[in-house]
Amino acid sequence: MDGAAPATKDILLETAGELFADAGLDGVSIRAIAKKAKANIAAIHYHFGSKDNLYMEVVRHVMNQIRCTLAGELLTRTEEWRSDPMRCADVVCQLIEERMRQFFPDAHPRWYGRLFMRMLLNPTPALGKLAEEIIVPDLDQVTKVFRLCKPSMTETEARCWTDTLLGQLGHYVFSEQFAQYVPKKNIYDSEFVETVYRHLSRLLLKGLDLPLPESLKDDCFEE
Amino acid sequence: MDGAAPATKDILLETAGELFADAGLDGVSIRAIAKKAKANIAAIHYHFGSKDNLYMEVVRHVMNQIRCTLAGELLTRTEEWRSDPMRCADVVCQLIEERMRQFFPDAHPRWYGRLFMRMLLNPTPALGKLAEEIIVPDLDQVTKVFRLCKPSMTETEARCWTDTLLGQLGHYVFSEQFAQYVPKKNIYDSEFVETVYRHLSRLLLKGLDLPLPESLKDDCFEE
DNA sequence: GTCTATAGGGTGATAGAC
DNA sequence: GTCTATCACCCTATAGAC
Repeated sequence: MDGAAPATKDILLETAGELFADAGLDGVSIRAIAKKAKANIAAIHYHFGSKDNLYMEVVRHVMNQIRCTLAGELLTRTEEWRSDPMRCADVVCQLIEERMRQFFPDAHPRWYGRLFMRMLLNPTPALGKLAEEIIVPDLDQVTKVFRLCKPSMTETEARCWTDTLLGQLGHYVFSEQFAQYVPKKNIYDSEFVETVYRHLSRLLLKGLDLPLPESLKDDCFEE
Repeated sequence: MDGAAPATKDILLETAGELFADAGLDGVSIRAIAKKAKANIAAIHYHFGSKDNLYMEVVRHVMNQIRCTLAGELLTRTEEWRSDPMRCADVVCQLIEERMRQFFPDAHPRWYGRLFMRMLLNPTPALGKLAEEIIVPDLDQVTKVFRLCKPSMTETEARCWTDTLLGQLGHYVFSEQFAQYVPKKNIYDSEFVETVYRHLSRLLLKGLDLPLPESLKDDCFEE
């Protein structure tokens, strides 16, 4: 609203986000948020009006930050790739890479993905509307790209591949939260992320009958 | 504890479970549980001691109900299938079917899966220990079966396939909760469940280099 | 914009009658 | 085993001084 807003509001937004991501809307009090942000409880109401509004703003902020827009962009220039299987394969790999950045980020905090998953599990009408504007179109566009890569698929079949991609990545967001209590679980280091990328790429390229790029063939020995 | 316990305790368990599955531990008050179960607030403390204990008992109950034990059983008689690709394919399909019953159940209430996912997102040391005893071994055994089906895989690669299976099914548990606020989302009817089963079967069989059974080939036209 | 003080309501838990 | 009454606590939100 105001042009030169001080940092307090942003600090509150980030702090609240991290806490919400870990414990959910009901699991965090505005007292805890204010304490961690070294701000005052009343400041939250001053800047956001209410706890619910703060949560909504946090979710909106995170949704916009982790948004995946590549599919939409690719659909504006389909003639560049749709008829060439090698380019289709490259397009699919790019989509996987973008989606992985959403959940295994370098650029933004790790808890963004957790908050996103939590938002899915605790929907409200307002959140649903927000998601309908931001997430649903993005996913529909990914599904459309997949269908262009393999036109023989039905809409539902293509959707299954989108769900496979999203499901596996979402699964790791969960597991990471849970892993702290299960000692032997592996850590999500860069090596693991690379393994997941290769797994998803092979899986989708095979499923969409696209050729595997050389870089994915290395350790792909048939039995 | 007592031999001929009346129904009240069980009613409380089921009622609390459904409410916890929808709103989480923090999202439900014991007053709401008592009201819906037509029981008294004090009865909850009498039977379970505390709200946290009630939650633990609910989770333990659900975990035992939706437990997947087929992989463990298959591992006791590997010589019957491991050397025959067709039988390996059958084994994999059986594992998918069992796992789908866990999330798209006919036998038990739909909210079991939701509670399970919520438990993963809100871990506590006690829940972690419980999961370590029940879930982790089951999943390890599934991974072991996959490795026997395709011995050239590393442990981590095999784990990725387990995660693919679990992730996709978990993803639908989420989406179902969220779908009520996103009008155009499809309903999870039996036709959809069948589509998902075929999708996962093809995906895993292809990935594990196993033959596709006739029943999965019908609409599998190559482009 | 920031802070203190406080209102007003919901929470989990318990004591004690039946 | 079940119920009522009640306690002590924590919560969100707001009023008003600075």
